[in-house]
Formats: sequence, structure tokens, C-alpha cells
Amino acid sequence: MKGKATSFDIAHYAGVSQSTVSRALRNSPLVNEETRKRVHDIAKQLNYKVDKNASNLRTQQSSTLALLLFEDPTSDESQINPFFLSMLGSITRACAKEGYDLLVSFQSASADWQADYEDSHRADGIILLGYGDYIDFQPKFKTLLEQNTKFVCWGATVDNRPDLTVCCDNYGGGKLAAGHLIANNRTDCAFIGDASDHSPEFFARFQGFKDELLTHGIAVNERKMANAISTEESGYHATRSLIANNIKFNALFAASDLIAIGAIRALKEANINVPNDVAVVGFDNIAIASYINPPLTTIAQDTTVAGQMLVENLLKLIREEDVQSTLLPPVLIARGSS
Amino acid sequence: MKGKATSFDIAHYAGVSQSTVSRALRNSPLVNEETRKRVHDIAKQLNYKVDKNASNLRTQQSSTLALLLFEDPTSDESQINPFFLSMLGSITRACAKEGYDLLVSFQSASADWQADYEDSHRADGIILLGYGDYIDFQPKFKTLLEQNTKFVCWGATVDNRPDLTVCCDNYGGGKLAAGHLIANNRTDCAFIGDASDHSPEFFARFQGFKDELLTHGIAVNERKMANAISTEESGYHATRSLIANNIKFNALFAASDLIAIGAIRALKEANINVPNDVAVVGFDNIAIASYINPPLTTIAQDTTVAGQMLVENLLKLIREEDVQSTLLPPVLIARGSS
DNA sequence: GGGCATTATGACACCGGTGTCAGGATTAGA
DNA sequence: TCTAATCCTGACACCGGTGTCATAATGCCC
Repeated sequence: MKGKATSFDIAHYAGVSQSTVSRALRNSPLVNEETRKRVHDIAKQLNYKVDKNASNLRTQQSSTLALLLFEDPTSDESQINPFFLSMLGSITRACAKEGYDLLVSFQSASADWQADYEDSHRADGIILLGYGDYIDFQPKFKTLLEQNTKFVCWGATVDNRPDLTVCCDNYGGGKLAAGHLIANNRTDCAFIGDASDHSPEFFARFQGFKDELLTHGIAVNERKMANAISTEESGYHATRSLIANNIKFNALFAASDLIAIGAIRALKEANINVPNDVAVVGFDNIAIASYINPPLTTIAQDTTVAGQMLVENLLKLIREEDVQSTLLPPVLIARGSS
Repeated sequence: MKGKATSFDIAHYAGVSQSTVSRALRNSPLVNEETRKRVHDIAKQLNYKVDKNASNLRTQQSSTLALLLFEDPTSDESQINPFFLSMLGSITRACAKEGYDLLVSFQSASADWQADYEDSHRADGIILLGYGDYIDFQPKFKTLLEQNTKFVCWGATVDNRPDLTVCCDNYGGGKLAAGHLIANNRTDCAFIGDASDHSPEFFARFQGFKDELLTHGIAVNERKMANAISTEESGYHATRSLIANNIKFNALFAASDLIAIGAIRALKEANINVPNDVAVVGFDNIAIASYINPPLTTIAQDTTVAGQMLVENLLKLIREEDVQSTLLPPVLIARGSS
């Protein structure tokens, strides 16, 4: 036998037609029990596997999802944001559980990204994952909607389509962080991250943080804020610039753990003790968080559930079922840094 | 226009046959310049994308690779070994560069793993990635070879087929680690990892380590070795058991960074100072390594090159070109832990 | 034993491309 | 003007399944 076996080969050995083989292998009740068994046996013997291309072509669906991962534009080639890697893991698992394959593709957020996995029938739907400048994405989202492409996003909200978004309750997470600092009498707070609406997740985290402080009568001083994207480097430099400008604070809320880790490095360098002089709270609960010194207090997002929800919601969209907008509850993980 | 456009739709609008459309879109020199341009324009206008299933079915290749990731059996659901995640990132990028898509699938090493991506024509070849009990894998490898499945492995050697393996020079890495410790006058060494041949990578690391010590007239005391799989937990417990048995040493070589991190935790708990009392060296150079306290000295594997080599070698196999066995040079990264 | 429902199977069109082959149109050369 | 070469295009089989329809075989009931 050269090449892979086809259903015709099985048909030949089983002495039935190819149609019957196809039905038998899919356990159609139309075929006789005995025939079905014979076909299955021969298939196993020949190591036959259904040709997915032929099958997908005929049925017009691929039982495959595509994951587009947008990188922080400045991030190092070999290092990917651990939070997204964790999501990647849970999404992969969720797909497997649902019997779907997963195509993974990295995309640079700035460049024109490709979302032709559905158009080319390679995938039934698309998951978009990444921190990014989502303002730039809206035209693309619009195109996808026009083409009736099935997709869901992590974090990013698509204009008028809240059902396409799964994300952590970033606003609530920001409130948690503020509440924790207040409870520890740290009310002179700095914020590192992007508080503009270009980065809706960071923006929401900051809003929650600010609002919670306000309910306690504390205002956030704008001078104690610095912009950073979600990398250690960026957090480090933003914090250094605050220190260099002689800005004082006794607490620091970072929009992500990577930023927090960079911030702690900058603080240590300036001989500012964490948590004694400055308490630091991050966001994401990436694996590294518990290993750094001091262990990082952070707002945890449950990536396992998040991945599941993304996949589940996408499958609902594909099946044209009703989809609810999804907000996941954040959890405070108090560690040594605060 | 309902549904996706097909080449027939374009043919209709362009007033040519579908064959010509197909040729034009693939820039065949057989079609007239002007016709080609017209076809391309219409295709763009209709947002036409070649149906990959039809195309793959006809050409009998998928321009897709499959990545099977074997997990440490005991590892936590949501946490994946960061070293492999880093590999995943570089493999994805390498695939993209070569114009291939990547299917990702997690497999549990113990269970019967599925490698039917090639049989079902979903992928042209398979990349196997993971620390695992490779002894168990040999029968599976044999089956894959018999079926002429194209595959490459990270780390694992397939009987009589060194060309199917890409890995770091683990033996050389072990020597580097030993050399570094010797240079720092730390010769009373413990080893945490699996020194059996069930785990060929760890085994090679240990052999290199042992041999380098031997060339300096130092023997490794078997009592100062403890088994561990590549998790923080496992490293922690293995180290604790050494301490509990009152084993003394002034250096510790861990077969992986995760093990090293667990070992450092155990040492700290026992009030053993790192690096003053015990110098610790890990292996992999995962991202966390530089953030822990003290920063971990480790043997770095270049995951970017590794991912590229895996993809390149697999593509050579697929194209039936000559493939060389590939050993990547390890590099010592000296940090605070030694 | 004729009529009819039930069961099991085969023939065949179809999914949307790709590759081969044949042939028409155009141009060059004699 | 006729032949040959070149260029371009269309018709068609094919990849390997799936789904529909037709039909043969069997069993049941009156």
C-alpha cells in the first residue's frame, strides 16, 4: 500500500461501496451492525484516517478555531507576555475539550493583520488576543462584521457589539487594588500604565482605581502617573522617570504585573524599599509574580475560565446561538509587596 | 452576494473561465497580463480568498505544521513550563516566516497521544515537544516511522534516526555548569533532576556535569542526588528531602530552572543562604530566572534558534531533502545565585 | 400472494479548487 | 498564402470525502 488509505480502499477490502464505508465510519444507524464492524476493523488495520480536507470541503466547516495573538510592538522577539501564554494554554485546552483544533498565529498589532482564516475556510472562527491600541482596530472589526466573520476578542470592545468581548472586570479589579491599599493606609498612590482610552483595559483598571480612592475622598494626583506599555522595561523606565522627577508616593498600582516587576526594579535601584516605603500592586497574576522579591501582590484574572469563555462564546456565535457579554470577576492576591 | 465568493463568481464577473481565474490568481505566466490584473481586482473587490480545503485536497498538502506539546504529567492545569512556551513562541514565528500555519495541541505524555494530524492531511508534518519519559515513546516513534510520517522531536532521540532530533548540547551544558562551579571553588555538588535514562535530556546534563567534575578529580556522591521532574514543586520537595537527610553540599546543579527555583525555596526555608552557603545553577534560562532572588545562574538554550531549526529540519524532511542531526550550543549565564 | 413499510446498500452529484490537454487566435517565417 | 510556433484560454477529470435519491431485499399483514 503506497500513500494513505482512502475510503475506496476500505470499500474494496470490505466488499461494499465507498458510500457505505463513509456511513459506517460515522456510525450512521443506516448501516448494518455487522458491516459497520467489518468496516471499522479494516479501517483500523489500514490506519485509515478521514481526510480532513475532503471532509471539510464537503461539509463547509473545519472544526478548527484560529487564535490571533497581538504582540506589544516593542516586545522582545523571544519573550511573549506570560499572561497571554497562559491564556494560550487555557484556550488550547478548551478547544481540545470541544473537539476543535487550534491554529495559532502571531500578529504584530501595528501592521495590517490578517484575519483570513475564516475566509479561506481554514477556521470556523477567530479569537483575538492581545493588549493593543484598539482604536486602530475598530475599522478592522467593522470589516470583519460586514463579512459576517465569527470572532471574539479578549479585552477589546467592538463598537455596539458587547457580546463579542470576553474580559476581566478591569474596573472592579482597579477598585480591589485601591481598596487593598487603603486598607493598608497607603493612600498616596502612583499609577503606572496607560490611562488613555487607547488601551481600554488599562483605562478601566485606572478608572476603578481612581473611583475607589475618590469614594474615600482621595484624589489621584496626575503628576504621579506615568505611561507604560505592558513590558518590564517600560515599567522600569516609567518608574525611574517618576523618581527622577522627585515625585513622592507610598503606594504604586501598576496596570500589569510586568510593569509592576519593572517598577520594583526601579524602586530597588533607587533604594526605595518595597513594601516598607512603597507598596506595589500589579495586575494579571502571572507565574513570575510569586517568585520575585518581594512576592508581588496582584489582581488575578482566571485564565482558565477566560480561555473557556472565549472558546464557548465563539462556538455559540458559530452555531448562531445567543451570546451574552462576559465579565469575569477579578481576585486580589495579597503577597509581600504590599 | 450570499456566502463566500468562489473562483466561479470571479470568472463570471471577469468574463473568463474558472480555470483562468485560478491561474491568474496564482500569477501563472500563462495568463495575459491584462486578464490577470482584471481577475485580481475583482477578487479583491469580492474579498475572495482561496478555499484552503479545496486547494489542499487537490494538491495533497496543507502548508500547515502540527505542534504536539507533552506536558509534565503532574503539572498544574493552567501553568505550562515556561521553557516550552518560549519554544512555542519561536516555533510559531518560524512557521510564519516559512509561510506555514501552526496547529497546536497539548497531549498528556502518559496517555496514548494522537499524531493523526498528518494522516488526516491536516498537517504536513509534526513537531514533538516536551520533557517526557521517552522510553515509552519509542514504540510510537516506530509506528510513525513505519507510516512514513514526517516528524521531528525536541530532545528525544528516535532509535537510529539522529536526524529527527533537534536539541541543545545538554552534555556540554552540564560541563559548563560544573566548570563554573569549579571555577568558584564549589566542588561539593548536589544534583537535582532525573539521572536515569528515562529522561535523556536530564541524563545528558548530569553526565556532562559528572564528567567535567571527574576531569578535575572530583566524584559525584550518589547520596547527594535526588530525583525530580521539571516543576518547581518537585524541585522543592527533592531538595527538602536532601536537607532532611542531613546531606551537606556547597553547590547545587538543577536539571532545569523550575527545579532550581524550587530548590532555592527549600534552601531558603532551611535558612541556607544562596549563594553564600550553596551556589545554585539551573538550566534553560526561562524568563523567571532573572527575576527571582537571588537571580538564577543558568545554562541558556537559545529557543529562537531551536524553534527555527525544528521547523527548518521538519520542512527538509517533508521536501525529502537531507537533514543533519542538530546540536545547539548552550551558554552559561552567570547571575547572583552562584 | 399482493401490497406496503422497513432496512441496507449503491450510484451519483457535489464541495471548490488544480493540473492536463486540446484548440483557437495571433504572429512569424518561408 | 500556407505552415509552424507562440500565446492564451476553456473544457474536463480529479482530489476524497458527504448527502440525496433510487432501488434491491426482507419482513409483515391482510
